[in-house]
Amino acid sequence: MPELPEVETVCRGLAEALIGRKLVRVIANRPNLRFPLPNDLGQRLIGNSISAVKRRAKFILIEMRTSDVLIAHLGMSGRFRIYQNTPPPENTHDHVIFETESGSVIRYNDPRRFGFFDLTSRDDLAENRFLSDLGPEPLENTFTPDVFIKHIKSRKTSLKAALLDQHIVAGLGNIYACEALFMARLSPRRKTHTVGPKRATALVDAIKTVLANAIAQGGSSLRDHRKTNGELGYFQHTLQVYGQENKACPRCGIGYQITRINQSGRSTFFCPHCQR
DNA sequence: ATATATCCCTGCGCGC
DNA sequence: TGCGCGCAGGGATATA
Repeated sequence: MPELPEVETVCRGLAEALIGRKLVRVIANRPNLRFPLPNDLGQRLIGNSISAVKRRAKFILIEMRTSDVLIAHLGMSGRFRIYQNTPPPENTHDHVIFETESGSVIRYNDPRRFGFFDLTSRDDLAENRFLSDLGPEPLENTFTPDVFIKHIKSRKTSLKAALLDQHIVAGLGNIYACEALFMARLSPRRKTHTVGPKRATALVDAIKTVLANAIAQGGSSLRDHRKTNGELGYFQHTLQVYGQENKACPRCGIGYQITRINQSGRSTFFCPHCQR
């Protein structure tokens, strides 16, 4: 599932294929994904060149020379695939097709259609409804233990829920939230108001480390996507708790099992022995 | 105001 | 072998 590291990896791939290139073809194969596709997509993008590809949380920002900005979100199952030469026949879930003057074909594929596109301008980016209320970028210096504590101290919720709340810190999903809590030895059930400077520092450090490691490995989901036979990607071997139900805790060893619980409708994996 | 539930959607793995 | 079911979880929206 695409979380921040996967989105970052996708952005880097898109940047390589798109920056400085002019779009000669933009086709929407259906009127909507999660939301209606912008109806002036082709009109505003065709003949326009890409000047930058950026990421904000799990959002991909494709900036055009005209100051138009295409915002893309992968949702749960969205993928961008780039073909330099003759692309294979289109898949039923190839919903949006881009083609550059240099002949690259970029397809947005999304079986579950939880992803979406939005079109705005650089001037309006900060006020965009998807971006305006996002919390700090976890890998930037603006995300500190002090900032984190300030956001969570008055909340009456669990640490796990706080990490998934994009207003508090933007970009974590279920996998990396579980992994960061494990690394910081903190229980996902711990109430946020019980977190002081020491625990906040451990957690903020863990979040940064987990995300940076995942990015360094090219993310986990993208590697999965490359393997069309369904074989799991490299990051699978790096996961300490996510999906490891009933396995021995990597820290506590035999006799201490990774437990799966449900928090606000989502699975949480953790070790009740070393995560307090 | 914040916390929780519901919804969107398809593919996959499981049990019978 | 196949069918139905539950699960996967991004984020907006509705409800408590």
